[in-house]
Amino acid sequence: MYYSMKQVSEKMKIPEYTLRYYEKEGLLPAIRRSRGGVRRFSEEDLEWLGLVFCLKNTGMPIKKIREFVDLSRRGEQTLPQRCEILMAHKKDVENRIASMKKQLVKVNQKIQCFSSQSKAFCVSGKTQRPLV
Amino acid sequence: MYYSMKQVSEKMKIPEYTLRYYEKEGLLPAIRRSRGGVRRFSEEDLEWLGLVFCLKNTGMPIKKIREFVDLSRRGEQTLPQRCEILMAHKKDVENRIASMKKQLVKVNQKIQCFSSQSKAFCVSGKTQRPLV
DNA sequence: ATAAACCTTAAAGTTTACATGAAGTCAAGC
DNA sequence: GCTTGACTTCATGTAAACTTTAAGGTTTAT
Repeated sequence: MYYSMKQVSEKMKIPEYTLRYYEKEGLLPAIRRSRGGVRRFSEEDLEWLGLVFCLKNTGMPIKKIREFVDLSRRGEQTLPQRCEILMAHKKDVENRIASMKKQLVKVNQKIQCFSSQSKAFCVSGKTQRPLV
Repeated sequence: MYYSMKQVSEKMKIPEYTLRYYEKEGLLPAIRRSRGGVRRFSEEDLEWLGLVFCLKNTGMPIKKIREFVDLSRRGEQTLPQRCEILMAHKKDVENRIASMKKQLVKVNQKIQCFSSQSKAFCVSGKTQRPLV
């Protein structure tokens, strides 16, 4: 029924010390412990972890995630605020994706220019003053 | 014909100390100086800067950019390697974009679930053990 | 019951990418 | 010629997100 630290670490592909770090930083719910103080993760804990990693993987800083988690802890009356955070985050991610795509065009041009070897149109070969 | 530190900083929307930092880290070509040691950026320098920021904005670490710049400095015979770096980077960016998009779906679901207020299907309100 | 494997905390260390401050230099205007 | 303000270097500081280490306690398999 419960998962050990190691199991969670393997399942989530996250080092154990990172999980401990996240717990210490208040990103996780209260994880149950055995008599000896050993962590026992429940299914719900894993689900929560999933959301935390989702936010973290999309670039939300730890601080902001903690803010979100704190709101969750305070119950249903914070749903609107949580919703706002997620929507703002969504926009942020979308903006970053759009920006990335735009910049990728430039990278692609450079690749074209490099592989076609046509130095006449390829500026970067000329950019270093000492050469050319 | 030349741009001062301040002009470049404003044009590129990058703080001056960051430009100095980049130069110190070997990310920039050799910037000309006035007799007094004041930097004078040429058009070519700006073009180079554009590529560097493009790589940096798409998440290439400073170290890798320097590697790329060092290759550029060594002349045309490094074109294939540079091309490889750019192509690998391109793939990396594309992967990150794809991953982001995938995670966005989860965020969106959460937003839906929050705004519809239907606690019956909204897990996160139940995730905190102390509440519910 | 005892070794091996696994878990714990707390604190210090690492990495990346800047950011800031001190102290000095240089060119222009009065 | 003196001040003012922008520029310079160099050294040190900061912030985020881990990562490692030390020293020990717990579980489990034989």
